[in-house]
Amino acid sequence: MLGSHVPELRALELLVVVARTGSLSSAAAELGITQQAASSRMRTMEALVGAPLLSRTRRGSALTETGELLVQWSSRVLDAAEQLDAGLTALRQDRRGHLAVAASLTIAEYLLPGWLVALRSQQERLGQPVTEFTLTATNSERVAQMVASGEAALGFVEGPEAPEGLSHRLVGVDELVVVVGPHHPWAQRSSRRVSAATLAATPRVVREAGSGTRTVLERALRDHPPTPPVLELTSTAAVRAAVAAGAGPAALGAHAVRDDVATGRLVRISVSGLDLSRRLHAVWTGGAHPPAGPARDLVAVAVGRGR
Amino acid sequence: MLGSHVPELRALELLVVVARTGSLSSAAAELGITQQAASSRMRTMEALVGAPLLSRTRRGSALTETGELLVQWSSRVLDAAEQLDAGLTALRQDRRGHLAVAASLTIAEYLLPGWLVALRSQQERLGQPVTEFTLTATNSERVAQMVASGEAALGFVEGPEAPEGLSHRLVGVDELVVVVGPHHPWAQRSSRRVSAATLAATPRVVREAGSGTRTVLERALRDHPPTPPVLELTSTAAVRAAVAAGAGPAALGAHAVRDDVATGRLVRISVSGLDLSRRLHAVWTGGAHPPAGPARDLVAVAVGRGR
DNA sequence: GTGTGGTCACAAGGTAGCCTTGTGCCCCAT
DNA sequence: ATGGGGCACAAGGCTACCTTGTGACCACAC
Repeated sequence: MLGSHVPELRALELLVVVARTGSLSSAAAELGITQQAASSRMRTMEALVGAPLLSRTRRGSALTETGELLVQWSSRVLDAAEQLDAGLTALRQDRRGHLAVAASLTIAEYLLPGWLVALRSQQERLGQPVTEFTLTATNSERVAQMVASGEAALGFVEGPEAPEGLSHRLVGVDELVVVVGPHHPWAQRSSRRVSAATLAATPRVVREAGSGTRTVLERALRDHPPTPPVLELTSTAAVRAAVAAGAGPAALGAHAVRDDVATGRLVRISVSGLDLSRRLHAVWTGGAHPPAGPARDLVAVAVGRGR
Repeated sequence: MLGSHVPELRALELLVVVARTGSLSSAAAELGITQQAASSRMRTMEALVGAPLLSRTRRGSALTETGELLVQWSSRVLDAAEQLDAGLTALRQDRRGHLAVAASLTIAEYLLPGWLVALRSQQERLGQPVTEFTLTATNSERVAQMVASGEAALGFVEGPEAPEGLSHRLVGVDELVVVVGPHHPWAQRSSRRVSAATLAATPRVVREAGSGTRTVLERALRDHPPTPPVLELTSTAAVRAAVAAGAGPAALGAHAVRDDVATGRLVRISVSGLDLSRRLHAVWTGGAHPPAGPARDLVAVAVGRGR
């Protein structure tokens, strides 16, 4: 939970823009507010933080050391916010006149926003018009349908193989990892390792039948007798919460649990002799290469950042 | 720059808490506001986003598909905000009764907040009291002084070697990378590679003399005749901005430019035959191991995440 | 059937924060 | 000397948010 001393996004953004432009006035102009509003907002933030962030001179404002640190930390927050913005914009677009992209949930949640931001930044850099996207997030099977039927011009799917009947290109690999809550017995082992047989015999927290995540694990464990799940949930977030609370082990995408593992909310367990990697493919119809233009550019961005 | 449809941090936090608790009421209680305020804040956010985020039932609220996506994107924003919070809290602490940590700028900006969050999360998990920190961010030389004089109980420094006279432990490696703006001629080469001699002969954007970043590069290029810098700036942020604007190449910490490289604001250039890695060390006085308690725990966290 | 607890929505009222307009001052460059 | 850029202070208005109070609905227990 967030403390009460954290400024809101707009305040952080103001600070970063001031750092870039060198003055409150120009930052205010860039953000479309008056200089006085910017000045006031900045003073509010300084009171919140409890330290001066700018050293104001007659010819602009420079950052203090504290301001310098806060700018760096803010940049990371704002980068994430920019990805959120890109994703949201793609969700919201009117369906006409835009590139329609369909993506599996994992890709839409963890990778696509970054690709959209990178592509936009690249288009701006090269002076190209910025593409607007329509995003549909659904399961891999439905993504393939949408691309085949023309509902989407480009799709991103996950799974052991690319779907048949569509052109495709490998854009990355998402490894599935097994996680447990920090209090789980497996997390107390120094090795943090179990055998595939042990995992297969343990009731797990799983996504609903048909989800790509679940399919990959069941296929990898197909030589072992199946065990009924302890809990079946319809969203990745719910699975993460249940596992963190100690419900049992689960297999989730490495991207999906990266932050939780880093902060200790989840603990990663190695499983001996189990291949849980799944491939991420871009798919489209019509030719060996994606249609020229934004679709091809987006695939190129994804390939460049997928590794 | 952020669009006008991005909710503020408090609204994103509400959504994530609702996703975890399953109801608006309990989320409101956890955040210390009334149920009505939470309901209203949520409706405001739904209007902003332009789509329903919750499906409200008589026994709680579940996420819609859009809500599910937004929760994932928000989590990343909030994780970054939590690191900002941890860093800010460490900066703000009263100087008595807390663990005093001094860190070089690079470490304080890019790594330490994550360590603080991880340590706090670990302490909460194990039921230990949560340590409060005092953070001083300065250059490596001064960090070593502070630890030697007892001003700080623990320090983190960067440089080719650990300072003499202090106990130390390697906690990670930060590679220095050479970057140019996206329009720079080097960025147009398909190889994106130059020789060390070319780099040495090119006027660069540099930090002020004495900074760890500058020292590492000059030492690596010591066999080549020195070239006066095109621009000398006192902060990493200023160097990044100058390089992005096309002022010339610069060498910066890989952590510092990771986001910029990912979004295309900066382009990374390989330099043949140049070792630009620098080691990150924890330093303390008194014994072979850091003093037991939070200092030792923090070093352990840093070692665990440094690789 | 009825009470109880839990959920969410609607309405009214107050407060506080934020933004704009207007103004003054200072310094530097021309 | 003068204009322009930059920041702060003050006043006023509006908006957004939060709280209190209320109602409706549903599940479950008795």
